Amino acid sequence: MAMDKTFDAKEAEARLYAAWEEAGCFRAGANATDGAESFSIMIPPPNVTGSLHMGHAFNNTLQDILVRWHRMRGHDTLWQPGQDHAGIATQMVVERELAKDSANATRREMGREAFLQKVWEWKQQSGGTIITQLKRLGASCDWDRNAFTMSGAPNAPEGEEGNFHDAVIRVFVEMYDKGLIYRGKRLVNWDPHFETAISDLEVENVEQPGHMWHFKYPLANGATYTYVEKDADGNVLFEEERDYISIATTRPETMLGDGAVAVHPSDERYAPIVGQLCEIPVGPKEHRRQIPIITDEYPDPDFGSGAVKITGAHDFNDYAVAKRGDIPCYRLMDTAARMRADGAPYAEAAELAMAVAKGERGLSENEADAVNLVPDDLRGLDRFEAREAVVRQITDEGLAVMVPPTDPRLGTKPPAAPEEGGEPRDEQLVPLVESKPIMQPFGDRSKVVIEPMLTDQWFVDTTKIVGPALDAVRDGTVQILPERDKKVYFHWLENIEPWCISRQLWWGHQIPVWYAPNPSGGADWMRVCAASEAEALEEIRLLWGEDTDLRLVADEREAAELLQDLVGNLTDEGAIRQPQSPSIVPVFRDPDVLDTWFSSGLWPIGTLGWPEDTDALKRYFPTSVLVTGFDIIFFWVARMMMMQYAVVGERPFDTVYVHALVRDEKGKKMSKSLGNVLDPLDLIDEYGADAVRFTLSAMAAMGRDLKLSKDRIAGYRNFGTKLWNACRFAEMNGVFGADVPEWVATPAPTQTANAWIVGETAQIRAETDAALEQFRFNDAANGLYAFVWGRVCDWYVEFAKPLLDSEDTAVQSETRATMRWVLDRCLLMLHPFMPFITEELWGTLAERDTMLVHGDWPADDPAQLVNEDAAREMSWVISLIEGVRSARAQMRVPAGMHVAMLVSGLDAAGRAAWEANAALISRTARIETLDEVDTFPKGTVTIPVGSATFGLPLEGLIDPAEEIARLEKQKAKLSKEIGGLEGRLKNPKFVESAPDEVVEEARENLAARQEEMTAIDAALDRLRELG
RNA sequence: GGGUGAUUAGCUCAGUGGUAGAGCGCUUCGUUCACAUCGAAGAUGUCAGAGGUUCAAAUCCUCUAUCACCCA
Repeated sequence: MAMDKTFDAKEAEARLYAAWEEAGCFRAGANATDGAESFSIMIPPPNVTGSLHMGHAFNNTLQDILVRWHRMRGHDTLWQPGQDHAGIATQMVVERELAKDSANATRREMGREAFLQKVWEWKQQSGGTIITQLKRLGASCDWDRNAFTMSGAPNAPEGEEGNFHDAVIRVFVEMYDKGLIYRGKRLVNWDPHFETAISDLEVENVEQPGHMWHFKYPLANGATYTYVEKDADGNVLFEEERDYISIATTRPETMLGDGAVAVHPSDERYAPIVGQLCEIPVGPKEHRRQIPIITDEYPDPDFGSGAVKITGAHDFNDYAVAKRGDIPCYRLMDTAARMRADGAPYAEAAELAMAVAKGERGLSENEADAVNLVPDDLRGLDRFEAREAVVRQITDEGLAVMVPPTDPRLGTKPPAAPEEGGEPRDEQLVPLVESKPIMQPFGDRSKVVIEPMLTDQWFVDTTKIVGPALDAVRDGTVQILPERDKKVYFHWLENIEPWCISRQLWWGHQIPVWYAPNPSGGADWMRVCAASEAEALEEIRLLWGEDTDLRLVADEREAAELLQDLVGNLTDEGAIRQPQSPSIVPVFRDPDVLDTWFSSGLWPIGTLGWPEDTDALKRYFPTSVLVTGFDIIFFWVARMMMMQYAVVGERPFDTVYVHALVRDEKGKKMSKSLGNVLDPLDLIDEYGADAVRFTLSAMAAMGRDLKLSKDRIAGYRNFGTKLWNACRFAEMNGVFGADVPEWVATPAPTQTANAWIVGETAQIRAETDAALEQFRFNDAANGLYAFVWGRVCDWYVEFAKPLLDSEDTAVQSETRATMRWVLDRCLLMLHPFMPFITEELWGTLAERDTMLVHGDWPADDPAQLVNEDAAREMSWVISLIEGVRSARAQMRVPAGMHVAMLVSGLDAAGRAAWEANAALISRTARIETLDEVDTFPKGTVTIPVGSATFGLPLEGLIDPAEEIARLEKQKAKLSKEIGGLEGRLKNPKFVESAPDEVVEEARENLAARQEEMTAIDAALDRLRELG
């Protein structure tokens, strides 16, 4: 049965993948030899909502190469797949689905339990998309072990068993008990659309056109000072009596929550007024709030006016200043980022804040949070409406900083001055509003502006667990590649912030903390952290007494109401109760869920069945390699390090291989909004998975972004076709016939070409392994490409043709066996990169004991198999053929014409080489005859090869002038080389200092070049005589 | 503003001190029975610039320029 001319990827890929899966080829430990070392990789879990993008394709191709390589080497291999539950993204997707049909209840209408039901339904229907897609890429994960961060959750349906949920909860409880987790009020990134805290990772900072307003904060009680600006030499540039301090802000609405104005301690301009009070220039006049002018290192004296307003509850930098200076943080917005409408009227709140500013009283965090400093007329407004209102009010009152319309900071083109011919203009001043680009944080899912918000959240006290994570990388226990990414890792961990792990969502691991009234009285709810509701209730019962009626209620509000009914002495809603002796004790669970990263932080142990001491855990943990993108070094890699050490006291992996980004061919980041996204599935449809994979690996130079173009992929698809046809040729020539012995022992062919290619193959095997050991995927891929195409297809197949046609059956069968050995090795070594086409060839060409996926990775030793004599001889043959072809092409000898050839100066080695290879040289270079001569007839084109000179007598066919030009060109090139070599060798310091082998190489090289030069000169002389 | 990296053929990029490379593209020729998703031949470089170290620098050091990314 004749093979097709090309590989039909479309038809074969699904069939081959199904065959692998059916045979269980990817199962943990498949193809492992007895007592083999283990090799394990945890997939970076894609979102359960995710679909395959180029980044996934890249990331998983690299993992698959490593996994297939190790599996073929007989290692006990596991590639653990799975998905994370992607709290916010999944919740959003499901809500959006629900919204498609107006008959559906909304999330809030249906309530938590029912909504989670919907999420699970969605997950079961659509959550497997990415798995199917990874299979199309050829990913050889052990799908039977597919993990999910929410598996085993209390409400999980059938088919979602597993214990990941329990593991996460257990870790929370353990860390809580060890004091590594606490609840506190801190500034977090708040998404006003989803009304939850989000992580830094989920915030995209985007530069947007914005405005910077300049306002006057009048000094209290009409105080004044002399404002002086000096240059670097102390000369006075500007001096003015002022009764205000000038403040610039991009977010005027936050002025309402200012707690202070800060200036740099070294700033002499404001030194006279530090310690005084100034007035926030907005809000009802009769209750204008005053705030202190303080010093702090944060303000940059050279930026704006040098003075900064401090709004601790709505800005991260300000928050730090506020903490340092004990400045109250006043929250201005509600969870949807509308201006607060709760609490006491403004007059009352302002009065309280004034007392604090004057130092007459202090405020606890919670007390400060209860104060609503939004003026009554702005309450309930959207934050952007409030901004407009604030600007308008201040400007109307004349408290905006005014400048002439010519001020360059306005960014508008000023009208021409009168002296330049413009209209005379009155000196009407305008408010200083700079138009400038500002960085704004956006929620990556919601696309709304993120609001720094002071809220109660759960935190991991990262400073307590960061130590081992740092040490492990410092002392090399864990290796990060490329090296430079260590710096990113260190930088982040050395400046680690508390990690906010609570999210105000429903989909996720609900925090295992229950609240009940405190039996010994006291202000706050009593907190009980336990692995289950039953345990929590039991603990509470112990404290309240055996016969207490614990009543589980939905939330804090319900608990408070119940208590109020029972005890009736509650004052503040949401605050504190001190029940005398309730007969029923309400208990409610913390409504928040954990950050998805908290659960993915446990990925290495959680997927292996921890906390049970499973066999998988023993075999595969710590894992071998983590392959991941540089963008999640902090968010995931660092957290896995911290958490694995905190929980099991062990490194999660030996090596982290950090890869770069896949960009479009212009180097732009692929993004939906730019429309430059290449969909890997489209590419697989068009070129086949192998071509896509090979392209990605060939371009995976460590630490460099790769720019992907379709041309490149097409090129590697062609490579597959080339391989296919080399095999097709072999098949047609009986190379894979049943009578051809498969070499098992060390091959030692007699024919030079065979001996040569065997050595070359062993060489590339060693190089491929070395490259893969070092994660140099591009070197491995490019090396194989050059070998298969450039050595095997371009030369060896040609050399083999006359041998296969040989009358001598021993030569013929040796060549068949050699070619089979070589091609099988090509298939084996290419398999991790191009699994489909190689598997198909493997199966098509011969009867095999196993599929290629479980083929034995070669271990040929170049030291044994490289035959130096054969290598030298073949290199002589190749340069002769190339020389002849080049001369023919340039002299325009018709390609098909067989010509006579002459030679002079042929030494013994050359003669032997010719005799051994005459057939193949004649065939590839189209030579009819070879005769030895002392001198060439005129009109001979000469080709120096080693010490011999070959000649093509082409009198009449060639133009002597053209041949002279050709030789002159070669001569010029040679002269340059000879010049360089001579220069070095004449330099005594070179001979003294350079290593011997370098000097020796240069000498040999020079001699060879000089020989060639002599031949060319002789040829030129002859031609000139002729001319 | 801080950090990291990049600058090599028309394009995309390899190249950790010893004769400047690959793929794609381009030009010319070629369908001889593995392959036109092919073959043969060919052209193309101040290795960003300026200094320095070295017998020797694309490679190491310093500075400059430009670009990119990350963090503020």
